[in-house]
Amino acid sequence: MTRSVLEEQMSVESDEQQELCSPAERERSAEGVTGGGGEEEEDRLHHLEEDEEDDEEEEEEEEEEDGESKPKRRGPKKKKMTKARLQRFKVRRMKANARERNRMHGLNDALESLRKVVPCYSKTQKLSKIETLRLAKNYIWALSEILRSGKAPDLMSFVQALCKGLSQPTTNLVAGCLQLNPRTFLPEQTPDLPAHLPPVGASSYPGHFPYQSPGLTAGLPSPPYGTMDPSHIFHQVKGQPYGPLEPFFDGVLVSDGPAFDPPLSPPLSINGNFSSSFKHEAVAATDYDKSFSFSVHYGGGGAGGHPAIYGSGGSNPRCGDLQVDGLMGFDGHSHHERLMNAQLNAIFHDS
DNA sequence: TAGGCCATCTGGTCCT
DNA sequence: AGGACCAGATGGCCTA
Repeated sequence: MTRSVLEEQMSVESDEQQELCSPAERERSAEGVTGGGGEEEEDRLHHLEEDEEDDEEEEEEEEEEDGESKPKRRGPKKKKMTKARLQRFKVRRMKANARERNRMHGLNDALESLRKVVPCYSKTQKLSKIETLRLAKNYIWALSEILRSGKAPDLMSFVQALCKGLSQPTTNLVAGCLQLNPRTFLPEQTPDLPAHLPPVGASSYPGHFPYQSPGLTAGLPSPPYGTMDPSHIFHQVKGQPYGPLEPFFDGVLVSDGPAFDPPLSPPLSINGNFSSSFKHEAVAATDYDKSFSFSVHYGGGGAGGHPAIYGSGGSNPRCGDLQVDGLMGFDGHSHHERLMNAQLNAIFHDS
């Protein structure tokens, strides 16, 4: 049976399946795994199986005819696609398709679960699959690094770690959702000097985050969706203006919520550059600190900051009064927030 | 309109 | 034989 013939004969089935391609239909189809739309498919399968049994004799007759009319050939017997066999094939294919759909739905469910536990979750605008996986990987690494070092990270390092390898739009998104100005944690790109390289004479590099990822790729584009609830990372303690994380905000957060200049204009071009900055940082870091740990304080300038990455080395002029309260209110996940806060604050308070 | 993302179908391979 | 898993192909939807 050639593919073309098969395709022709299967076209009806394919068309029926394709009808489920609209999101609403898919929804119904997914629900139908345990009933509803699934019953129709079950019925069709049942009918096909009945037809198949009816054709059993016919099939045998056809095979006998084949044996008499044509000379025997060596090698594996290539069965002719009789009507019954075709029916069986269709049933098999439909079952396989259903299994495959369910399998993929399970995979997507797992991915959705993952979306809810990475620090960028929105019910309305989801991260793409690939970005979800990348962010999750970064998040795991960052948290494990905190555990390993036992020290609280500075915000920039943490965000950098989260954004590592993410596409530019997603990186911008993460920054925006954190109400960070990406320019404060992304390397400035100057034609003369690679922004990610330490300046001459810069010996200390306390805020580094030498994350190296195997198979690192330049960020792939992805739509700008999703939000990051900063409460995943920060927690304000009542009675303390900015909580125990105050140092982390220095020079990072944009002052006065509304002052946040959301659309990055022009959009940052960080592909490759951002990623490579980590590589270079990693190389540089190994020179003086084999075991990296987050620095507790980000000085925002001088030798204590990220002079190489963040350009001027001076404190961020935009850094003003911090309003943590203004950070709340994203499309966050309450349960997620609590978990995240518990995890991170345990770390931060202990450090 | 091009490109990204996605769901689905499909055939191949491996395993039970 | 049948199921799980995988990767390629395809077409739909959405956005810049």
